[in-house]
Amino acid sequence: MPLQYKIKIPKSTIDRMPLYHRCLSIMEENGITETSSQVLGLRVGVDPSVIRKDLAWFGELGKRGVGYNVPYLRQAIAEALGLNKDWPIILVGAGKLGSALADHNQKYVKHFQLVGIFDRDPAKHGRQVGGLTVRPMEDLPGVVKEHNVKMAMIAVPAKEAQAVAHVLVKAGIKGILSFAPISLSVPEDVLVYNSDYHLDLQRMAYFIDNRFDGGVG
Amino acid sequence: MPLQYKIKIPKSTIDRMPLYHRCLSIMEENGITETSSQVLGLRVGVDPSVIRKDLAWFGELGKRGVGYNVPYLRQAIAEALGLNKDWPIILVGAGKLGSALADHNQKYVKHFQLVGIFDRDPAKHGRQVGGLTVRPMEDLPGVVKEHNVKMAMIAVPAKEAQAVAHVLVKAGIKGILSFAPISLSVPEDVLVYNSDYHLDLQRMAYFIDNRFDGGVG
DNA sequence: AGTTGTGAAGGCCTTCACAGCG
DNA sequence: CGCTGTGAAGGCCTTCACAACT
Repeated sequence: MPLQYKIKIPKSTIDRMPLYHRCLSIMEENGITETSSQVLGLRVGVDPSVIRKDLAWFGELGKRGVGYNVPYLRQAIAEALGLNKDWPIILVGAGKLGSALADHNQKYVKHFQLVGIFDRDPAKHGRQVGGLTVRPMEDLPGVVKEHNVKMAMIAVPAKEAQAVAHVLVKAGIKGILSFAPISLSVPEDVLVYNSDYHLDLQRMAYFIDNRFDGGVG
Repeated sequence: MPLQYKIKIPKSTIDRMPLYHRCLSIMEENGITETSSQVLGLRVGVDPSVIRKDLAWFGELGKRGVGYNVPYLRQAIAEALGLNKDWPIILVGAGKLGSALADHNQKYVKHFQLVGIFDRDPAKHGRQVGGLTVRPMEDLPGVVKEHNVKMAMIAVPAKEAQAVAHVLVKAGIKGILSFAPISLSVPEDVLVYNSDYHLDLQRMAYFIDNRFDGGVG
């Protein structure tokens, strides 16, 4: 639909775009209307020329000699990332982490709306978590179909995660954000992102022991 | 102390090493004693030649024509990453997310031992979270000094995170794992990693809308 | 025969420098 | 004059192909 003809945008660019978007949202809330690649770069910790190259993939979004209009740029990025529609998501696992995620999601996360929470454990069924009722796994495919859900979060113990992933794939989920500390195996057309702070602790440990530089945006 | 003379190892290699370590730990628990770059690659979703190149930075850890000895390799990686010592860590923020982290950390995370939990809110002081007592922020510098803490986790609202980061830096912390959805500004010699699943949701959203390929290990 | 370790080739991304515009 | 947008240069990492070794 956009003007661009499906040119392949670098993965690293896509990795940074949400950072820009978040920063611009904050600026917008604070009433800042104009910015530059330099200011933005300082705030997100990215080199200005990288930012300009990144944004260039999506068109000429700034004005030479002037800079970028904050609301316009934020909107353009939201468009590029597909954030202007609402994404229904589901969560599997209503334990401590799952509950914290659900609560947090309801409060702070826009455009990714939880439409279902599921757990294998019958004792948890019927509980209210993050404004939703925990339901049995059997209900999952129906909810996915009904809301046309494409993304799911997994917050179950490591040993159950792969089985849950299978259920999700079978239900038609195309993106999985896993909080379980294992590598999931899924078909090629399904995306898996892992959120595992333990791995980050280990990486930090290395860089602290071997101080060159480092850090992550 | 190791043989190597502080050669700069690619950041991407270090990013993957904890993945290998985790996979090898699981294999070791399951009594698997031998493996190969191919098998390991399948399990962690990384190309075998990448794995061999990565491991080569740390010496000749395998046997040609045979493969790798699982416990030996795991141990070598642990050594390389600095995981053979215990890393005392602290946590700031005893809300829902902080509590979930503390509980999880106590149960599952080895070698990163929580030695202090802090919160600004007096109402939370004295509470038991993850086997520790929540303490006021004033106690933080003392605990850092006493245990020689180098790493900290931040699980406070976005608006408080930068202030907390300042306190941590002042106390001598060298690595911060932040769960707050902002970019922290810290001195050059302090590492910041962000764990923000919201950004991952946005990245996934893009790749689902524009399916080329993608995914993250 | 089979798998590692590694130099060379290739590709992707960042850095640089400046042309292009406001 | 200032900042963006962008081609060219450079660097880092991955991919490839194979020699080295068990």
